[in-house]
Amino acid sequence: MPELPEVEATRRHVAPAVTGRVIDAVEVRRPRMARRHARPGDFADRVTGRTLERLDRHGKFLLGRLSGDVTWVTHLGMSGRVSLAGKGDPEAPHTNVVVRFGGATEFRLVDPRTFGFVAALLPDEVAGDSISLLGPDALDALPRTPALAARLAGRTAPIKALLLDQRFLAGLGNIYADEVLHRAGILPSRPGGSLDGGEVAALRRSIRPVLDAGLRHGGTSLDDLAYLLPDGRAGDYLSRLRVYGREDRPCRRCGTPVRRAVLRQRSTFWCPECQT
DNA sequence: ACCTCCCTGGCC
DNA sequence: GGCCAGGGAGGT
Repeated sequence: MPELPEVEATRRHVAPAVTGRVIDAVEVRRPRMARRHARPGDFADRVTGRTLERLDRHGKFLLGRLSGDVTWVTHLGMSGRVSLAGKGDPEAPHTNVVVRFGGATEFRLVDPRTFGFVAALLPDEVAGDSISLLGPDALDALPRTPALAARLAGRTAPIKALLLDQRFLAGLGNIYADEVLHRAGILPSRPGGSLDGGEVAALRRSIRPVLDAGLRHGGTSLDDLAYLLPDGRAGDYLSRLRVYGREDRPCRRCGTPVRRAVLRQRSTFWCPECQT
């Protein structure tokens, strides 16, 4: 599913194709995809005719800076992906939003489960939006160990729940949170505040390598192929996962069968030998 | 801090 | 026919 590496891989494909170009047509075919607006038509009205000046990312949110100080927000939810195509190219099922640039290139948001969304925010709306509550980006603004330790101090929630909380740290989802904790040797259920200095350091230095590896492999396309790169290729980080989705199969580090439990309504995978 | 809901394809 | 996957929003 789309987490930070998948969104960043998407951004890197999309940005060169559309930066500096003008949005000349928008179709929102599933009104739900624009549900942050009072009227779904507001999205098209606000972005049409504007130039995409840059395409940024914060956590799992794609943030387009449009001329006239409008912020185009795209979130892929859990089944969303972007398809970059030419006008008239065959469309994938569930192409729910189409943003056309310069009469040709199309940014298509394909999302069967419609947990993703698009929005266009005016300057005075940005501060009140959830994007303003996001914590530091896990890749671009990862706090140093002392700052991370300070943020964890006194927290009783399981460390995995904190890693999934986008206000604590922005970008990790269920797959990469489990992978990071395995690399760091920390049990997902450990209260955040119970990590000692060495463990916080291990956690901190586990985040970037895991995200970088995911990004290098084009992200994690699961067997359902819901997530694909914008050119239609699958990311192959699935084959490198050490614990996620591997219940009862051997830990890739020590061979002990991987365990699974539900934590905060989410499947959680860990190695009982490597993680303490 | 925690729970429920949203949504649909795929699988049992 | 029913359950499962889960990111984020909203409620308690």
